[in-house]
Amino acid sequence: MPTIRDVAQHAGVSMKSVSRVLNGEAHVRPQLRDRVMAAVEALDFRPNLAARQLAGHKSFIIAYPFNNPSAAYITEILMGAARTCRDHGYHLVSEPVELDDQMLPVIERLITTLRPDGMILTPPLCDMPAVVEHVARFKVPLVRIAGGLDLYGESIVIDDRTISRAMVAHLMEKGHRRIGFVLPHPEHALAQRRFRGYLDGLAEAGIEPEPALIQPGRFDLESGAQAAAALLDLPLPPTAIFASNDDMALGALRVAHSRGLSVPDDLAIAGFDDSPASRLAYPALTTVRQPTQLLGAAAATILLGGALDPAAIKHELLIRGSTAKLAG
Amino acid sequence: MPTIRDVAQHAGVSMKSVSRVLNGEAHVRPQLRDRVMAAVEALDFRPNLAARQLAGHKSFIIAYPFNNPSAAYITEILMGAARTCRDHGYHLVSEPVELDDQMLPVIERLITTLRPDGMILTPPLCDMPAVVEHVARFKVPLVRIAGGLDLYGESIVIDDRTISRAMVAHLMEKGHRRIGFVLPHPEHALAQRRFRGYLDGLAEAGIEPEPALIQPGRFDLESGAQAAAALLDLPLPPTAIFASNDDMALGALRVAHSRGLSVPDDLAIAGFDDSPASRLAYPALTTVRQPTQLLGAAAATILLGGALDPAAIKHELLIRGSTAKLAG
DNA sequence: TTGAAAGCGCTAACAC
DNA sequence: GTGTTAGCGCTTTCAA
Repeated sequence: MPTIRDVAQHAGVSMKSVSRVLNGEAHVRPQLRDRVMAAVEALDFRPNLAARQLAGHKSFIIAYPFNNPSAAYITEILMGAARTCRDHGYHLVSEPVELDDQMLPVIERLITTLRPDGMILTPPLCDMPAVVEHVARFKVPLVRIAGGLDLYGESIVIDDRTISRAMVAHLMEKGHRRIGFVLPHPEHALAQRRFRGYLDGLAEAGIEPEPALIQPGRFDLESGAQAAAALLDLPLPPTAIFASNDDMALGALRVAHSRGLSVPDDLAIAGFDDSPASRLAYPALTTVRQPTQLLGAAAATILLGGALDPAAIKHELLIRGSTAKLAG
Repeated sequence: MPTIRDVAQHAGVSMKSVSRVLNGEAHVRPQLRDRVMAAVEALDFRPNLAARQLAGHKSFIIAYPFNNPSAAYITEILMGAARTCRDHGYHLVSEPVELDDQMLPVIERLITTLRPDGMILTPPLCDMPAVVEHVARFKVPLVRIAGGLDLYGESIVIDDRTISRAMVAHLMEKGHRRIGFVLPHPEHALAQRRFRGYLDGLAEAGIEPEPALIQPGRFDLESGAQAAAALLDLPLPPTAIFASNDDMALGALRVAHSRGLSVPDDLAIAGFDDSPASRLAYPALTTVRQPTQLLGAAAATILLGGALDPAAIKHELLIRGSTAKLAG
């Protein structure tokens, strides 16, 4: 493997000049630049990351420790962020983290051995004060995605509230007046936002929220099924159920199926997330698509010093079979 | 941040001794070892990866470039491999790769800048000769998971064939004699194995395979739905459909639902992979669980020079609602 | 079993 | 604008 020294000799310039060209520094005459590039090509030179890291006190690494809320979410974030990193000569190092007593040590090891130039955190890690403070202590630039706003680091927040309201409006359009809601896992920062959106939607139609129509959830199929069962057992059951994520909506769908209710004829069901399973279900679930890859890309962009267009980060309502019929 | 030099001074030994202790080299007197460790503790010393890489010509990095067949699969491999890496002081760097003209350059950049000590490849990348040969050219130790056997690198193969046969046997036990099969994507190395298992299962019961009952598939919901439609349109349709992955089985489930067929009463459906959606479907899909995390861990173990117990890598039949009824 | 010296391949700081 | 020098923090080699 050729080194910078070889390139410098081949081009008849100093090592520093080669370094300058390679790093795109200013004040380099085009002529010298060309000579260096020619030598780089000729020798098929590849800079050694380790040497750059050591000498330059930069790692060219963004770390993404994650705890697995959903495989689809993780990979989308990963892909968005990794691609952005790659375009800037950076690398993304992702590392699974358990929510046990090894959590902090693992993150600490990630920071102290890799010395990443930045870090991305998603729920639930991004909302755990112990984790965020740990990162803050090492002064690693941090971007938190979809978390609360009151901790160290930049936040990328998405407007769950507005889109939740839009979903309720969609159900209203379909003629639904009694809309059950399955709450998000209470420990997620987005819980408030999605619930508020539901209330907004009702308010917009001049409908009073009804406590019995609002059921707790924990983001898993089981809790969705339980909530749906409770809703359908009501003396006056809802004609539509809006679950605040897809897994819970699929739980509701399962209950409907097992009770012989036809979806969407007897009951409309809507979810949130556009999970792969929501597409594969029968009927396919009406849901909300989050621009997850974009979120990952945006996080990386921020860390790499780029500008971000917050307007680009928009939810999208995906109307599918599970809410395709008019109520009544 | 303290350096080895600081630790050496603090302990009153040479830098080399500290290095020896840290790397667990032999020929170190316990007494010296203890003194060094005490200094490490006292100073909260963390070795700098970049410096170790540069001086030691080792990167402590395993690379995992992947193309996204399924998010669940990717994250499981990732988690298994990353955890093993971590336990050995290594890091896993994963990188999404598109199947376009950037594919080879991206992989090359991954190799030449990171200089990984090993690489893991999963389908479809692990079966693409261009990719594997590229890796071979750089002499990066490679482990391929679930691929063919005729390329550079170690292979971790799993016995799809035996478990496919077991699935057919299960359906036979339920009284099914006409079992439709939806073939895997033909470009995957596992295609032959899963199909053979189906044939084995029939042969075991003394049943001749019937060409009309064997439909092509491409691993996506659409192709599964098409195959199921074709099977159900047969003059003598099957009473069970075994799709060679879950997405296609869910396509079959969708067709059954939309035709008003009850699953499993009118039609049994089985899949392969234990995807999240297979658990969330109604009825839940009978399927095959692959020990995906173990595969990732095994791949890392091999690269890190560990021994592997091939017997540990076993499929598991998951009997769920979609095949719960006796045929007839 | 331990230590001293040299150097991994690059960039920072400074001089010119 | 370009070159020179001196390291970055560790491991290797070789000597003791």
